[in-house]
Amino acid sequence: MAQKVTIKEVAEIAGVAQSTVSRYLNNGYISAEKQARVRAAIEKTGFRSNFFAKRLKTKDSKLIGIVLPRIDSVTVGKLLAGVSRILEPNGYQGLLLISHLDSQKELNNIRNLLQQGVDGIIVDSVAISSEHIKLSKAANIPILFTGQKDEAVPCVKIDDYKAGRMMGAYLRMQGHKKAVFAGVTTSDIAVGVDRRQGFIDAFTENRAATVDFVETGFDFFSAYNLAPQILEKKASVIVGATDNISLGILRYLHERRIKVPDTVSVAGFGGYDVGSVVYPSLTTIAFDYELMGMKTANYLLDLLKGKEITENLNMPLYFVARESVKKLN
Amino acid sequence: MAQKVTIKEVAEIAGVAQSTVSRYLNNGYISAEKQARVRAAIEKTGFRSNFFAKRLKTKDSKLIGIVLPRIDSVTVGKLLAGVSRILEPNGYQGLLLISHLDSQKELNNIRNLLQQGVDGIIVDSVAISSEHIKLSKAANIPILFTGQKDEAVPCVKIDDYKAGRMMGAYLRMQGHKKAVFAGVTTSDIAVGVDRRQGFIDAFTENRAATVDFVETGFDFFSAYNLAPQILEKKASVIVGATDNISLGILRYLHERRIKVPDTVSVAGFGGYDVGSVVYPSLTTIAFDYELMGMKTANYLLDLLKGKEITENLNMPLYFVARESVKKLN
DNA sequence: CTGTTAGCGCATTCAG
DNA sequence: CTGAATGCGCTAACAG
Repeated sequence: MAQKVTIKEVAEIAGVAQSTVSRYLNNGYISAEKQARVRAAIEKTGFRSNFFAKRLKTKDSKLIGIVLPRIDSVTVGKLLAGVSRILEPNGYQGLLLISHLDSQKELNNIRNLLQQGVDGIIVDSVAISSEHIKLSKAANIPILFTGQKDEAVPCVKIDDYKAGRMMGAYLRMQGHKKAVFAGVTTSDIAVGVDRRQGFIDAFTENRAATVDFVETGFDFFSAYNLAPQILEKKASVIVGATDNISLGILRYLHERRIKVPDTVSVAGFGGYDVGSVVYPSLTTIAFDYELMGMKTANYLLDLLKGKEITENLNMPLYFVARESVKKLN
Repeated sequence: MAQKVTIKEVAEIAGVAQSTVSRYLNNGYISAEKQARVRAAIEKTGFRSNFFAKRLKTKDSKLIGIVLPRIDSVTVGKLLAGVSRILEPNGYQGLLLISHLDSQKELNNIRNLLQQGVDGIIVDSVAISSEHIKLSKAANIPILFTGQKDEAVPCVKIDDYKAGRMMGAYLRMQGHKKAVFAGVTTSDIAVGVDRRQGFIDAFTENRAATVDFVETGFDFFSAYNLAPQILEKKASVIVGATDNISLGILRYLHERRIKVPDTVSVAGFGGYDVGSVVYPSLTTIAFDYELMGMKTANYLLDLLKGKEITENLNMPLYFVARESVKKLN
């Protein structure tokens, strides 16, 4: 019972037909006189048009579905901030669904959104499966993916392989020859495969150098708990697949009084603000997630308008050298 | 054009009436035989009921409006995670609106949500004004506030005054007599007034002790930039109104090689994960924002059901003693 | 148990 | 420029 006054009552009070009120609401032609009467009636009653009735007619909902793997994460927060910064001034609202890093849930969330008649969907995906592609093809609204990439569907993503390479090349230049990559599941192609492979390729290219691997989760504590295993590898530098991972490791090292970067170097990916506060501050590859959110939203708007894609989908990468990596000779 | 097949077509294919299909969808009585025919027809057509048409009839939208001051913040993320953890299994979805720390926008967001026929609203408010209260009273759906408190409307909030007292009492016990509170605008009653006053009261009660005040923003850099002014006060301990503020100060001190806690102690409020990673690790009062989100959502569900409020609205406070505070004698 | 009949509140023909 | 009429897709009486 969210509504009380309808267009009908407004029409009665104003002494006009319903359709006239409707025209008033939708920029149709009305004489100045009736316009005034309708306006008065609307103000008097506090009328607000019924969202659902309106959408039942007009077909477009002005709603964008947003599917997120998790919500309590800095990166997702920034992404969302960027998306909403674009969506909002364009009159769209975001309908939020969380997949809890579960691909099946992600699929279900997309299906739900489809059913609800949203105008478009943004999926910060954990993995683009054939099922995802099928859904995307079958849908009659645009579905945009981010976080992962697949040629078969529209995507906005940072170049993880390149980011990995940047870090690999830097650590190599700093004289490191033995690294351990603390990363995530390979089912995450972007972070678990591409980013890591980029690192390995640049770090080992044409020389004797090794990269060990320890699989961690995405969160701080998972990395913290696996720190002993990571240390066992006795590398000169530990590379976390995300800053969170590196932070967890840093904490462990700090507690054990293991000096960073004197005893071991640490680096990460992401460029989280906190990386600058920790001691030592964290060397990392920074991504602009908010920009990515904005690009994603703009891309979707273009798709919605059936417009030529004007958005430049290139995502910048920033190398941030700080204190946590030592130069070896 | 998100929908194609309607209940009508399904009915035709199954050879039954529309209402029978509707009943099938809504747990009405149907003979096993027709049930099978309808099911077959639905599968064949890939029918999904039209969200808007359904809501136009049934009045409840299964949508909860969520108004947030900002989205790219750890605390808000955790809050949201808690909310969605409760809402989701109960079949509700979250419609997200961001106020950008602007009270007017917050009000507008609430009005929008009201118009859209959401079933309830959660507002993580920056300030509860008389306008907020008016809206809440006038609305025919529950509007729940969090972050701030006002007797006139339902709220879920941590006890900021008590949190302030906890910190005040602790620092007093540690022998500190001169503190500076680096806080936020007093228009934020919860953080800018209550939390601070609690601290002052407990810290100065029945003894000669002083608390200076420097107003900062909420973010890391604002505090960092104001650090010189804060240091001028020459207190033995600096208390940031939030961990973010304390972190900014810590960063400044670290850069100037000012030893914490030997030269000056630092403490904060919030219990952000990163507080444990910084060096020295930050003494703080931790709040469980995710729990708060869950309690808020549960409370709202109770309200929605017209049920007796079963939710215990008491929010726990955890004192976390770490390395950044020195014991004076 | 099932089909028929009314609307929900609005936008949109179609005549005037 | 404006009113009357129609139906979006669905649920909920209402009779049977």
